[in-house]
Amino acid sequence: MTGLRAKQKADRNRRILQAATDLFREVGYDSARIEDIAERAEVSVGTFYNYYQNKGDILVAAVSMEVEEVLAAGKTIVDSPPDTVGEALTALIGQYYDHSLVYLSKEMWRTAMAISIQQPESPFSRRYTELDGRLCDQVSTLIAKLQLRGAVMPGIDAVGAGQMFFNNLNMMFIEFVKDEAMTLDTLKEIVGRQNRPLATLISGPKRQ
Amino acid sequence: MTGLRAKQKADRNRRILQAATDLFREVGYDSARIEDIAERAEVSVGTFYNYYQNKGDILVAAVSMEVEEVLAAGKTIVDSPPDTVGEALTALIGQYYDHSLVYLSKEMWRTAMAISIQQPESPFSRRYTELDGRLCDQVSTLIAKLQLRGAVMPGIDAVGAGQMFFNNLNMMFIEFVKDEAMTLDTLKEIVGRQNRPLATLISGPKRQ
DNA sequence: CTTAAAAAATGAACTCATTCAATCTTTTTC
DNA sequence: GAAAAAGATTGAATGAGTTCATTTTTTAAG
Repeated sequence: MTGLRAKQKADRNRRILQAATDLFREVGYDSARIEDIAERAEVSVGTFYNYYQNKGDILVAAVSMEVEEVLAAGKTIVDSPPDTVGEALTALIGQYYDHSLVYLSKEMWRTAMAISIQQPESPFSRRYTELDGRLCDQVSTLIAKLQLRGAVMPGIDAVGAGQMFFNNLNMMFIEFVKDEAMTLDTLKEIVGRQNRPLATLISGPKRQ
Repeated sequence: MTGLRAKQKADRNRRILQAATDLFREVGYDSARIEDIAERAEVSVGTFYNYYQNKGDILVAAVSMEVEEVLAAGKTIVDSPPDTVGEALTALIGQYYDHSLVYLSKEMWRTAMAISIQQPESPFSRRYTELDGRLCDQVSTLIAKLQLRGAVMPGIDAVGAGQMFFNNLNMMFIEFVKDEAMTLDTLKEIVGRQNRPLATLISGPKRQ
């Protein structure tokens, strides 16, 4: 009743995910063969496909874990943000970017993004999109919070502005992972410049 | 001397690109096999690979042609834009979006975008990125032009603001092609709302 | 015109992601 | 506790993209 079967299933699932994540980090996504992942997880190739629809799904699963952590880290900033829009955005976005390469390589990000675009109906792609939505909401929430505090002019559409900030930081993150040579500092600098007009203007005339 | 060889090469290249574009439209990207493309172009599979590094490259080549047309269409608007920032942006972005599905399906866009992210070093991916850059410049140019006219406040960073508008419209276009159910009208509506805060604020106090 | 060198075309062979019919394991039924 | 049903595992087979040694075609040299 307790489920030997359920236990085995959870265990296999964990082993497969761990094996895949390790291999991706070690040899990169493309060079990691399903056969190798299966062997390391001590299951057959067929079993791999009982747990994940395809090779990409398991990468997006790894990305999901990472984004969950980013969201948690972002929450601490949204809960008690700096006083100005510029500082608050810099803090939140910096948090996002700094966390992005802890577990995943640029190559893994590229692949995950590519999959989420190419197969939008797959379960894990839906999940990726959902996580993106939560990140976007977090930015909007930050703007709305600053608006309540008076750091953002009343009458501004906090949601629309937040979405714009998010879409911008997200698009620039794509540029970042596409360019192996680009550093995190460069990325932050560019996004900072792009955000400045909107960040300054929604703050109103009081503060610069 | 004139080059029988060069002539044949150009001819084969044209045939391959045409065959691929036709097939993609007829049966979709995934179902179009290299063997079929090669057969229709009257070359061998190996020859296909002498002209294009992989299956994705040829799709990005097709997309490139499309974007060139979009750029040309956008130029007419940038050359003589409407008076206000809001109207000008709506016109330019509407032009972009309306043109996007004339030759390419959402599926083809998804695949092309996925490739350009996943294999950023391939020649045609570089080309795609370059075209994106030119589109971005076009938006910045529009803002700069309006600024000269006095429709945008002096002191605003036209390039930064333009990049933000572009990144936003580009990101939302990705959302659009990911969702088969989303219509062009819905897309325009959402982007309009997102752009409004920045568009209104950079216009200055004179006009709303 | 002949021959050597360079460039390009070719398609069979290879790699890997993915599938599926057969087999094995766990759970349920009586 | 034996037998049937349900649920999972398995790995050989499949199929499509890609490679590469060989052959063919074009150009350059003598």
